[in-house]
Order: sequence, then C-alpha cells, then structure tokens
Amino acid sequence: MGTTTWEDPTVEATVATLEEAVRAGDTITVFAECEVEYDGRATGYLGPGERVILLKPDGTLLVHRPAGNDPVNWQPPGSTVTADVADGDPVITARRSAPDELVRVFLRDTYQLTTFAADDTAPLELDGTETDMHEYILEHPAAVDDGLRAIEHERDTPYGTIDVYGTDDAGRPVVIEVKRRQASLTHVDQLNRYMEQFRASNPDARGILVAPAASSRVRRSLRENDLEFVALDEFATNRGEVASTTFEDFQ
Amino acid sequence: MGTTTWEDPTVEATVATLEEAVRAGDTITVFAECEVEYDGRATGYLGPGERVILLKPDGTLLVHRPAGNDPVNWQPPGSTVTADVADGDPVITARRSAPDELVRVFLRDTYQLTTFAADDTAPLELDGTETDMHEYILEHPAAVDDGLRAIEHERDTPYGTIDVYGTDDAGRPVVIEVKRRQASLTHVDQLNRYMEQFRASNPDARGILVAPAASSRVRRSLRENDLEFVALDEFATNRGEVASTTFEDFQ
DNA sequence: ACCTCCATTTCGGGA
DNA sequence: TCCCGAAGTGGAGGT
Repeated sequence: MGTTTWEDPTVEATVATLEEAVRAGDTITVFAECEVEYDGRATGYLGPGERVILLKPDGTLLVHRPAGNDPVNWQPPGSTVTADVADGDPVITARRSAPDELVRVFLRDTYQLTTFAADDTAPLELDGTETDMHEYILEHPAAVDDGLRAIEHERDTPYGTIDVYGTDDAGRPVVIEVKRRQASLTHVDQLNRYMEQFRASNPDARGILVAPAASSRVRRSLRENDLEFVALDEFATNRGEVASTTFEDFQ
Repeated sequence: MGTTTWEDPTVEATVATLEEAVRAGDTITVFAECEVEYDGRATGYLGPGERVILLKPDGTLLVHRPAGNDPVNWQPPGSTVTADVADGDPVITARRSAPDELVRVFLRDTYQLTTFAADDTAPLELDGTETDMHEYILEHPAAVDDGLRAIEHERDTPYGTIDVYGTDDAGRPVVIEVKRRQASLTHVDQLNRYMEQFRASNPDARGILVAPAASSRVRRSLRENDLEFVALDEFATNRGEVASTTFEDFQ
C-alpha cells in the first residue's frame, strides 16, 4: 500500500527500478526533463521539457506537461512498457498493436521516481448521464409529448440505434433522439438518418430531438427537415418533482 | 526545476504544503487513499481507494486510479484549487464556473506528496492529422478526382464548414469531406448536410467522402445518397512519393 | 474485430 | 462568449 521514492536516481537505478516496478504491477510516477517520440496513427515529437510521467499496471503511459487536462503524449491500457538505456539516458518504451503504436520517453534528467502498489476497487457512481434521461423519458413520456407512448428503448436499425421509439396519440411512429447537453448539428444529422427509413414506409413518422437547449441554427435545421425540438433540462431527471418542460413544435 | 517530496505528511503539513505549492505555481502529485465527490454537469461519488492526484498550475486537477487512460475524476484548466481540513482530513477543492462544477478530494491517508516547479515550453510537433490531408488534397487534387480543381479550403456555409470545395472537369461543384481514419455513418451525415443546400441550387453538385477506408454500410449509405467515396490513405500525406490511390465511384 | 455512439468529453479556431 | 468539428480521441456495448 505505501509508496517508495527515489530522488535523483542514477541511470542504472532508474532503469532497474522501473523494470522491477512494472513487473510488480506498481503505479509509477517519474518527474523528469524528457523528450518524447510517438509513431502510430500519427507521428509526433516533443522537445525537451519538464514533465510528470505516469505509468499504470494495466499498461497505461501518460506524459503530462504543467498545463492542460489531457496528456501531451500517451499510450492507452494494454501496451507493453519496458525500460532501458540509449545514448546513456534511461528510455521508457510503450508499445501496442491494433493500432500499431510506439511511444518512447527519453529521460534527460530524472528528478524523482515513485512506485506505488495502489489498491482501488471502488466503483464510480455517476448520475446525470444520457441514460438517466432515457429512463426519465420512458417513465414520463408526457414530458416530451402529450399523447406519447414510449414503446422501445435502444431500438436497433440498420443505420444505428434509436434512443426511444414510440407512438403518439394519433398512432404515428415517434423517433426520439436524446442529448444531455446543448443540441448540435450532428445530433440533427443523427435523427435525420434514423428518420430516412421510417419516413420511407410512413411519411407521417415524427422525429423529436430532446435536449436542454438548441442553437437557432439547430432549430432552423430541424424545421427544414420537419423535425421537432423539445427542451428538457437534463437535471429534471435527477429531481423528484415533475419536470417543467418547454414544448416547442415546428410542424 | 527540482522536486520536493514529503512522505506520510501530517494533516497540517499536507494542507500547508498544498496551499503553498498552488500559490507558487508548482505541479503537484499526491499519493493517497481518498474519496471523491463531483457535482456539476453530472454528479458523482467515488468511494475510498488508493489513487494518484495530479495538480497543475493552470488549475487542472486529475484523479488517476491504477487503471485506465482517463482520470476517474477531474477538473479541467481554469479551476480554482484550494486545500483545507474537514472532519480531521485534508480536502482538495477544485471549483470552476461555466459550467459550474465542483470536485472535492478527501484525503483519508496521504502516503506521499511531491511539488515540482516544472518548466516546459516545447511545442508538440504532430504529423498525420486531418489538416495534413487537406493540404495534400489541395496540392494534389487529382488524387481525389481527375479533373478536380480545388478552389476553397474550409468554406463556411450556414450548416457548417466544408473541408475542400472545388469544381470538376464538367464544371460541377464538388464538396469534399476528408477523414483521416475509417469513414463512419456520421461522416456521411456531415457530407449529406453540406450537400442539401448545394443540390437545392445545383442538382448536379457532387459530394465526395475521402478517407483511408469505408465499411460496406457506409458505402451503401453513400450510394443511396448519390455520394462518392475515394480511398486515400492518410499516410500518403506524409510521403514524398505520389500517393497510389484507389478510386471508387458510385454514380 | 468491427461498428456505433456516449463523454463531467477536451481542445482549438472562428465569428 | 457561443458554436462547430477534430482528436493519436477513449470507453462501452452489441454483433
């Protein structure tokens, strides 16, 4: 459970410690000035700079600069991590296949190295996802359309999966695409794609985009494609009270 | 440039060191058993487990478990990070607005804490991006279509930006959507959206999806929408030699 | 392995 | 600021 720390390790100590820690399944951080080479789906080179390198027992490699949410270079889980010496410096190599990718971190100056036999099995509990909105709509179809009967969840079609499928009070098929955040043009595209085949057999089929908000461009695009928009706040799904929805119909 | 490390710091030392390091603009790692609460666009709770916490001078907070490429909890750049004591334990708080979000990390057992005044200004050089393909096509339009004249790059329309716009040897408008990887249905959607208005004024307008490959479903969807596919390997953009492209026309 | 789609997506560019 | 689209997207779930 504890950590072991090496300050200013020698080249040999760095390589030996990394190899041993990888073999032991430790989580490792390295503080170092380094260069990074990447070759795979794209190709990259990162010149010398001071960074934090994070290695995980599942084969993940992350190189973090002092700014930014995302690592500047990385290798996802499943890659094989090795350490050796090249030109007198320690080098961390992370390889994976499918896609074939290679990341090499050249440690020019290693300030500190820590190994950590971390134990973490707690699941992340997350609410307010799109799935939560689906469930809300299935339980409260009137929040989307007054006469709506929600029939099917995650309905498969040759061109993708429809979030919610149902019928309205006039018996027309209703295809609903749900988004947990501001609707965008790509969401209109998605709904349009699903509608193509439904309207081929039933011109009266309705398509509704449900989202907390939509830009005017999105609304115009919906209108032009005879689709509807219903504003449903994502957080309505988390509250006990009935959602106060705004209904907007572009028929 | 160097790092400073504290092993098994007391609650007071942890909070004081974190506050001082944040003020100083250091990059910080904490190895600890912790719990995490998140409230913002969604809501989350992560039970006790051993993790690595990474804090950056730009306000980034990352909580990494011993598995996975992505952090289990995070706060992107721009958030305000503070440290204090609650119920006898150190708590790291990261707040931001737009969107309003709050992450709190409750340190139940702090094994190690490191501060690092990292200096890193090297730019990442990356090749093989979609932009590189755009440039290749603009310089070698014949790789896409024999009589193609590429006229405009990143052409703005009311429904999005067209990658490459041009005319063919018959003077027909050609809309080109470029993808650096296997084409998908969403890419067909995108091209369809751009084509709607062009075909409204010119029914002969052509739409071409350029990508290294496309599944049979994507090809069928293109056919059904009178669109074309041209297989252009992404790496053709990185090579000095002329690309050997496969031309496929679904007219 | 491929395909589709969500994500607390993040990030960058343009209006 | 909003909006749009790329990303070495990653990750999950289905076939």
